[in-house]
Amino acid sequence: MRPREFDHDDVLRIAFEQFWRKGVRGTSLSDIARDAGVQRGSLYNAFGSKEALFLQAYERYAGDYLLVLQKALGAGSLRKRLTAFFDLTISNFRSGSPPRGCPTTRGLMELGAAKGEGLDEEARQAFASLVSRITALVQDTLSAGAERGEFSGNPAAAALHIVAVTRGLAVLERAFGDEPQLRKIAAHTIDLVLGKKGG
Amino acid sequence: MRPREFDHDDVLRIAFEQFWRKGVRGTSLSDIARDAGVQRGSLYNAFGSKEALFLQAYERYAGDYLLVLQKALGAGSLRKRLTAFFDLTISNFRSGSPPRGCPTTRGLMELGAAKGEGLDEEARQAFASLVSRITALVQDTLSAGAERGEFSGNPAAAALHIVAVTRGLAVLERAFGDEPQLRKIAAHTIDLVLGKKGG
DNA sequence: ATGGTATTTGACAAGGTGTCAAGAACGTGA
DNA sequence: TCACGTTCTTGACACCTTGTCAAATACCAT
Repeated sequence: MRPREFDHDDVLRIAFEQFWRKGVRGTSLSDIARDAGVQRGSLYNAFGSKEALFLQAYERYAGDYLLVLQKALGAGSLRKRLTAFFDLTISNFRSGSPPRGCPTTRGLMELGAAKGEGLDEEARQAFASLVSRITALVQDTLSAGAERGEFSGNPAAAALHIVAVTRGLAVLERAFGDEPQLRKIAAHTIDLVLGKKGG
Repeated sequence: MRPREFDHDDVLRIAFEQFWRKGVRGTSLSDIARDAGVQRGSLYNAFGSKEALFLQAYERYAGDYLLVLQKALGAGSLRKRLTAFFDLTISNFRSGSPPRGCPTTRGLMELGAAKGEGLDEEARQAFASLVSRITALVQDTLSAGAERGEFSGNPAAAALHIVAVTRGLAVLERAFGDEPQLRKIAAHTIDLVLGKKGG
């Protein structure tokens, strides 16, 4: 039948770039269509709705991001791993110019708007899923560290705490845009979890 | 001088209720006008723009909220004070049905949208200001606690850490809606900052 | 009472989402 | 080779949003 005139993945990348930069509600399908060189109607035909397009684009991002995190959490001492984890997290928030913030956190906060507009339950699950998987990754890292005597404490509680702090960093990034501050909080958190100096 | 047919503060309260519940972008001035029994044009005449209306409504909320926090942080042992602080914070996120989340965090994440739509620099400052004032409050509480020997550590760093965690709680609330989880993280944070059992 | 002034009201423009019918383009079967 | 059928594309439409403006209105003050 008639072939698409655009590349599915290209559109997903272009769309996510805009969603990330301007937020979901702040990005119109006209913006994306213009950037992608596609008619707006073709996007509706291919994806169904703005939210469906966002979801596909976000899943792409989430998969890529998880892989990168997994790599960062997989080498060196526990302290090094956690440091790499926070570094990556903060770099992610601060990427772009101006910095784009955390897409997951931003998306999460756009939930529950008026009917029709805004993200709904399906999007919430996608965001929650990434947060859960990151938490599991951190928890596994802590558990492994505990076995090697680098950490004593409850891995599950500590992982949740660490992930909560990263979500807080995403918020403070939007409030103050103060990257050194974010890194200080990260270092402080690692000290708190691992014990001030040892680890 | 024709007098206003509506009460300025009533509109502010009604508007903030909706902004809080549905987000700024998710709330239309038509919604507010209907709820307040006012013509949409009158709102523009009185407030200038949706964002200006939101800012006034938010400042009201911020002032009230700070007073409540101040009270909660002012009595009992340091541990009691911090517990009350987290309790209040979480209760605030979980108020309403369905829970409305944290208005500051939600607003912060709606920043930087497309031109025209969305919140801008002035709103960012309002959000940042509340976060800063809360941080100062917590820091003062920690300093006072330190003088009484209830806390040893850097009050500024610890306050920033605590506030970062509360911002993270606001995000996790949206992701999972799991209030016990939030309270666990809060308790864990207090233990971490004050030392597992003492304090 | 009457003029001046601020508020209200309704129409408008510009731009957003989503729908739909009609036109266009290609793969496939004859 | 050709025509059919299926899919994609395109443009018009309905309905929503924000924000502006002129005209009508209602009150205070003189």
